Amino acid sequence: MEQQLLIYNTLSRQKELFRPINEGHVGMYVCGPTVYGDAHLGHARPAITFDIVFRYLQHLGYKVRYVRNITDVGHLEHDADEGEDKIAKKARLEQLEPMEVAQYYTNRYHTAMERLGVLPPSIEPHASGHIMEQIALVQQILDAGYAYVSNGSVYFDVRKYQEQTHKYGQLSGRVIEEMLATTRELDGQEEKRFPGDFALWKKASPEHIMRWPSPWSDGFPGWHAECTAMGAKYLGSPFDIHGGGMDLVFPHHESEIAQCVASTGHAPCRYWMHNNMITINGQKMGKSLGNFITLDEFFAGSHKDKDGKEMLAQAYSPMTIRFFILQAHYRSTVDFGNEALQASEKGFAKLLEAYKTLGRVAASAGAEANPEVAALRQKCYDAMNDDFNTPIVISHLFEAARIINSAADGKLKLRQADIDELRQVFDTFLFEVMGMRDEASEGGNGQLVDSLMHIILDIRATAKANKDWATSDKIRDALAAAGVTVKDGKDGATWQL
RNA sequence: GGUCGUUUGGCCGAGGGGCUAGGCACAGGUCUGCAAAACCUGCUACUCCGGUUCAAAUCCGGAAGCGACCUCCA
Repeated sequence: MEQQLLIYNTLSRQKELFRPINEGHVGMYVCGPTVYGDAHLGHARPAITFDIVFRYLQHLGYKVRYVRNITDVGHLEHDADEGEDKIAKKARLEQLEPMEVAQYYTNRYHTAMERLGVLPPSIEPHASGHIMEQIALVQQILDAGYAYVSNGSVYFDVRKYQEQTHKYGQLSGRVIEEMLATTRELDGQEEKRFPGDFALWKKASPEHIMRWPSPWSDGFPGWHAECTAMGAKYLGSPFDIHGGGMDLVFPHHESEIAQCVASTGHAPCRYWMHNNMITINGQKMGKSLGNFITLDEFFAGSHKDKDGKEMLAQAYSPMTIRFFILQAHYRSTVDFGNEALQASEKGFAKLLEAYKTLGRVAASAGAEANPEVAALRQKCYDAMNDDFNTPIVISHLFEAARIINSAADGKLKLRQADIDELRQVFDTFLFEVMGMRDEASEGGNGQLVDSLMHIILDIRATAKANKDWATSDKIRDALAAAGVTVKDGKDGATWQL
């Protein structure tokens, strides 16, 4: 079935029909993490957002090459006077090799992403491994006349680019003149011809550990260069989709466009996608606000705010966080609060239970085709096709859960074909496309637990049959204390962790 | 300060000119030895002030709150 996928393109500020450059293939580049600290909630959002895009495009039958970089060079500490490389600074503090730090946090990032159900990208290039490509890019821009060398550093000539292409600001909607009116005084500005110019190559100061030789100086690439160079290397130019957080629109992505246009004459990609940001209890997340929560802290359920007060009421599993993020559309902000997270935890458990219940629903001979079931699959596709509207997909799955539970209660009759269809819709949308998984049933002892529970519930059923309420309640209470909920139904008891 | 975006019921969130998602919470009911679960029912909202329209949460203008970005921070 051919699906008409609409994607909101930041460039045009509207939804556009998705058409790949090469039929059947999609190239997607997403800005990945800077590996100088533990992954936090801000990393989970884009990773999950574009994991959905990756999964859904594959589901539609596209062969997708998904490139997500690891930034391990060249980014300067925000509040550092000397413009010291972030990773180098951290390394000095911890007495480690810079690459050791990068590797350590890269590993931890991978672990956190795996737990969140984020598929690994097709290629995960490191900026440090592509210095040559970045130097070549800088040279191309110099050759094209859109850059100049100043004191060993190379800067992009924004004014000239603007005069010749009138494209600077096309993505972010910014007007150069306006920007400059509000420009602040910053270090290093005197090397530039124009305050709006940005670095393509930066000469390293003596204390700067991470440095590479180049035709202009020992230094490191400018902060927009890696994405332009690696995107073109692995996806060609132009490619289909470029993604990242909304905070990257300017200057990062704007500058990527400029670098690409200056060096090749055309834009880097066709569709720009940006996920919105995350807030915590209505506040933006920031170190200074003391609400900078790492993913591991979420998983463990422990985070003290700046007053030493515990902010998390409980631990939240990776799947709870994933489901919560998917319950909001990726272009909206999403607010993390205990009440909201608990709602997601329960909601997701309800869907999983309904899916399991489906296995116990018996087909009714002679039942009519259920019109709601018949419409379900396409409604889910329609929601996904409308710019990946996962909250709507989830709302349809809740409707499906209601149908399943009604059937299990005997209040609704389903024919076998509808039961099969319900199972397939859950398999497709909840598990395959949205990447949710049943954490409780993982861990390897599932079979054993199943049989043990079967034995226990069998004993309890016998007790109940004998009206031995003391024994049956003792079993139920003891199981509850161990974290297992017993649920009595018409056809015997079931259990849930 | 500038540019852009956003503001939905107790909480989270879709939608986006008339038909008013979904989840959680809460209340009542059915079922059950009791409880839980499940099902049924109720709670029906769109920041404020103007305007356009037969009709506005939805469009336009203004105000306020919140957020992102504003040059070396992905």
